[in-house]
Amino acid sequence: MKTSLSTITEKNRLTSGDWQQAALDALSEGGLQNIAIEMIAKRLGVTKGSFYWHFESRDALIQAALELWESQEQEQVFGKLDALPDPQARLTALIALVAEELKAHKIYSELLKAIDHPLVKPVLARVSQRRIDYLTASLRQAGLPRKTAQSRAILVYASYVGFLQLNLQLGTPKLSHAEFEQYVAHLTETLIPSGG
Amino acid sequence: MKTSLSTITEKNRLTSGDWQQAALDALSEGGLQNIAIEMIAKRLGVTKGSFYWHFESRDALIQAALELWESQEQEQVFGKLDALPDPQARLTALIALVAEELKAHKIYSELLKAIDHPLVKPVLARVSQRRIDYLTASLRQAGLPRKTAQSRAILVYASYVGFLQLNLQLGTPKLSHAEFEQYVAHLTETLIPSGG
DNA sequence: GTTTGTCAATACTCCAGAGTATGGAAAAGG
DNA sequence: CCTTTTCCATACTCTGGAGTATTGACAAAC
Repeated sequence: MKTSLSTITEKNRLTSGDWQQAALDALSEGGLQNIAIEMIAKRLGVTKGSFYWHFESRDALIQAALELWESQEQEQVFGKLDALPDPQARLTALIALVAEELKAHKIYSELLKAIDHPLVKPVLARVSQRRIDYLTASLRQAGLPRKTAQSRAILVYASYVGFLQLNLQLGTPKLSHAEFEQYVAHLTETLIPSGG
Repeated sequence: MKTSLSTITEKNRLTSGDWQQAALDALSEGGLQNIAIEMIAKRLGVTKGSFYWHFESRDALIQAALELWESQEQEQVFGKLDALPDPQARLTALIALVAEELKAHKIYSELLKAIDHPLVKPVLARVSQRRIDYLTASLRQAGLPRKTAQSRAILVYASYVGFLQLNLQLGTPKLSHAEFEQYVAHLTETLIPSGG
C-alpha cells in the first residue's frame, strides 16, 4: 500500500497539485463555474479550511489548474504526433486522436464556454494558436502551398472546435458509431491532402 | 417626434417586447449572465419594479427572449436564402451571410457558451438541427450523394460554429480583411461543390 | 372627477458561494 | 518529549443579484 497511483497523492494530507487536478476534473464535468471550492473540498474529503491554506483565492486555483492543463496538453497532443515523421500520417493521426474523445477535449470545450473569464482567454488563445501553427506547418509539409495551408489549417481547426461544441456540448446532431466513422472518413478525404 | 423607430416602442411605458429585445442585446454583448434585471432596467431607464410586472422571473424573460430570437433568425437566415433557386448560389450566399458578422451570429455564439442552461439547450438544438438539415438538402440538390451530403453538412456547420467561437469569442487567429477574404474563398472552394 | 387598471419606484428579504478568523490535530525536527 | 510547522475544521462575515411587498403616478373608462 505504499505506492499510490490514485488521484490523491498519499495519505490524507493534500498537496496543491491535488487541488489543481480536482479542479480540472470539476471543470471537465461542469464547466468553470463548477470549480467551486466547497464542492471540490467535499470530493477531496476536506473543507474550505484546507483550500485557503494552499491557495490565495479561487482565481489562484483556476490559474494554477490552467497552467497544469496547458503543460499536460502540450505533451499529450504534440508528444504523440511528433513521433510520426510523415505529415499525412500525422494529420490522419491527429484526427484519430480527436475521435477518442479524451478528457482534454472536454476541458478545451468547457474553457471555450468560459472564454469571458480573464484568466481563461490568454491560455486558450495560446493553445489554439499553437495548434493552428502546428497544423499549418504539417499541411505545408504535406505539399500545400503557403496561403492554402494557412486557410486550410484554420478550416480544419474550426471544424474541430465546432464539432466539439456541437457534439460534446449540444449533443446535436446525434451520430451513431457508424455515422461518426463515416464523418471522420469524409473529414479526412476532404481536408487532408492525399499522397496522390 | 411622433413616429419612433428606436428600440423602445413609444413613450416611456415599456412593453414586454422591449424587455425581450433588450435582453437579446445584453445577451449578444456579454452572454447569458449579462441578462441581469437591474442592469437591463437601468438601460431602459426604469428599475426592477417595472420588470416584475411584465415577467414572472428572470427565466421567464430568458425564455421569451429566446423565442423571439428563434423566430427572428428563422426569417432572417432562411428568408434570404429561400429566394435563391440555385443551390450553389444559395450555399455561396450562405457563407457570405456569415461573413457579415451580424448580431444574430453573436447571439448564437453566446448561446453556445450558455448551453448548460436548461432553457437554452433545446432552442439551440432545434436551430442547429434545422440549419444542418437545410444544408444537407442544399448539398444534395447541388449534386452530392446522400451520405456525402450528410457528412459535408455537418462539416460545413461545424466549421461555421468553430469559426464563430475562434473569431468572435477568442479573437484567435486574428485575420486581416484580406486574409479573411482568402479564407472565405478557400472555404467555398473546399466545401461547396462547384458546378463542374 | 372619481374610480379602476396599468406601469413603475423604493425598500426591503433571501440565498449561494467566496473569503476570513481562529483554534485544534498531526507530523517533523530538535 | 516538547516545540514548531504544516494542514485542516468550524464558525463566522460579506456581497451580488434574484425575488417580494408596498406604495405611487398616470391614463383611460365610466
